[in-house]
Amino acid sequence: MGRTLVRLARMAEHVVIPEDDDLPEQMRVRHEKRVRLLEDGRDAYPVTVPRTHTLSEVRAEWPDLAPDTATGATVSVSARVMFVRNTGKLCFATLRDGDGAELQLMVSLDRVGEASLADWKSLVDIGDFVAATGEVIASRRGELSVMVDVWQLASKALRPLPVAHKPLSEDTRVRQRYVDLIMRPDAQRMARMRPQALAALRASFAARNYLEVETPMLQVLHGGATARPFTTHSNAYDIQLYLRIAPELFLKRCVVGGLDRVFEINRNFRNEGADSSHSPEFAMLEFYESYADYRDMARTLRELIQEVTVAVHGSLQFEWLDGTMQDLSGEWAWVSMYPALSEAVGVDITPETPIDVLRPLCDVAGIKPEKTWVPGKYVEELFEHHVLPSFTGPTFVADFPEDTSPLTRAHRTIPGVVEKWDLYINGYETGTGYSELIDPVIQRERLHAQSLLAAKGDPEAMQLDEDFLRALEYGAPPMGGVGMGFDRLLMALSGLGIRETILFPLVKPERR
RNA sequence: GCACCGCUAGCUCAACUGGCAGAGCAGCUGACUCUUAAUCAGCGGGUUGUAGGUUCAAGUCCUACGCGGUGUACCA
Repeated sequence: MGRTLVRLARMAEHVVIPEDDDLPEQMRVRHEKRVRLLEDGRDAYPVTVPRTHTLSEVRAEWPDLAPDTATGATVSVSARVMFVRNTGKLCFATLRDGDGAELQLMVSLDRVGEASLADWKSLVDIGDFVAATGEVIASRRGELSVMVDVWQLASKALRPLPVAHKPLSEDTRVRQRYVDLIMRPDAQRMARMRPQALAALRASFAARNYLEVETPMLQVLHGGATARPFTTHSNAYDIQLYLRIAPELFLKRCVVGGLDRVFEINRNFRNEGADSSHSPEFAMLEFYESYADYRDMARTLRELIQEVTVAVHGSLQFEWLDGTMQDLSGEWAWVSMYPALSEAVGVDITPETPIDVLRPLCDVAGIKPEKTWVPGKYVEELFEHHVLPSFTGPTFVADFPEDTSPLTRAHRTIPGVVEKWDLYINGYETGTGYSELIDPVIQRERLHAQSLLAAKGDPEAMQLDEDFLRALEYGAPPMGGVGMGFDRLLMALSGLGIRETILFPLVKPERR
């Protein structure tokens, strides 16, 4: 008795409708319904409700019930109300579980009585969670249903759900992903695809004796790639820190230490432009393997992606959510940059080809060269214009110009070219691989040059990482390395933009 | 960064050359014991992103700002 009084008193404090007079009508109405429940001594947000079955469990147990059949079996279910059809003395509601399973509730005057039926009609809104206990039946139209004996609210929703049959605006989908997940099954599919792909990737690495490591995301030096970093500050050490742009330098330290095959899947942060294929924070996969070269790494990446694809789609031929067919099967094309470009433009182009020859080709193609361009930059631009659009399937573009990849190892036989490839899938640069530079002297020269650029104010240039050079001086085995944007892989598997593959992409705050 | 387009009810969208701000769903009231985007009748709901300006009159024209989208530049 005493406890009940305390509980009612405590509830009374919260019966008040918020001061906000500006509440939209529909929210005000829902607040009032909540208050009415509390004033009746009922709970709008009970700690627990009876639940013997999930909706899909009910469906699984009674898959083929004939129309107008009663089972005699009583279940308790609880889920969100998605549709309501209130007729006079028999009300229908469609419940939906998180996994997308739906089940109909029937609330009839016969079973629940007049008061409970009236409450149902006046208190339950679309979006509320309700809990109901009753008999599993099939309606006359054959819809699997629970004929309710007792029901209660499991959680009162104060905000109305959006219209179920019109697509939410993209902005709302991104900003209120929780609503997107409630309303759109494809949002749920995407949310589940990511961990599925991750698990498959980890399994594939494990099968190849790769070790998963986690390296610093807060870094003392800016290094591992050329990109603008985010900066932050450590109070404890009173130093400036960088959010990492790449894990590369730490993964190579691992290989120096004898962790011969390592990978990391984690977040990178780049303080650069954001668009449909770039997010300021994105998931990066990097892996390094000793005694492998760039061709070995290309084969490994292809196999990894194919294994992930099968895990996610069941086949290497699969459909995007929009129905477009994709094919990631077989060997993938390997295109060497200079020969492919030479063939496309009908002029023999080599690393020795001077700018005087390259510039007119750019003019013809409508490419506007900039003063700072080195010859290799012309070649890359021409390649993107003439050769890239002709790709039909996943393609490795190999043997980049030396002068645009200063941190990369020279090709073993072709002068002026480096052992590097980029993997293109559907026109997106999805990954990049290298035969890694392990000569500490050359590495020092090149990082030193980078640090001079950084000192001159190039915000993308790396700082000199003495500890990394010290590690290399202890000797690193020959190795290959790969970096792949994990979100890019999900884009290839789903056909969606990067902001759909990330549950909560960075958005500017709303101001009101 | 730059250029262009958009922002109207809870949601999705209308509103011609400036002239009373509307629909569908959702909501409220009533009817209906087999509905399933239920149906029928009636009703309410708006500081048109924000702040200024032009005008007898601004959702509409002008300026600035905010947020978003598309293209473009750098990048995975």
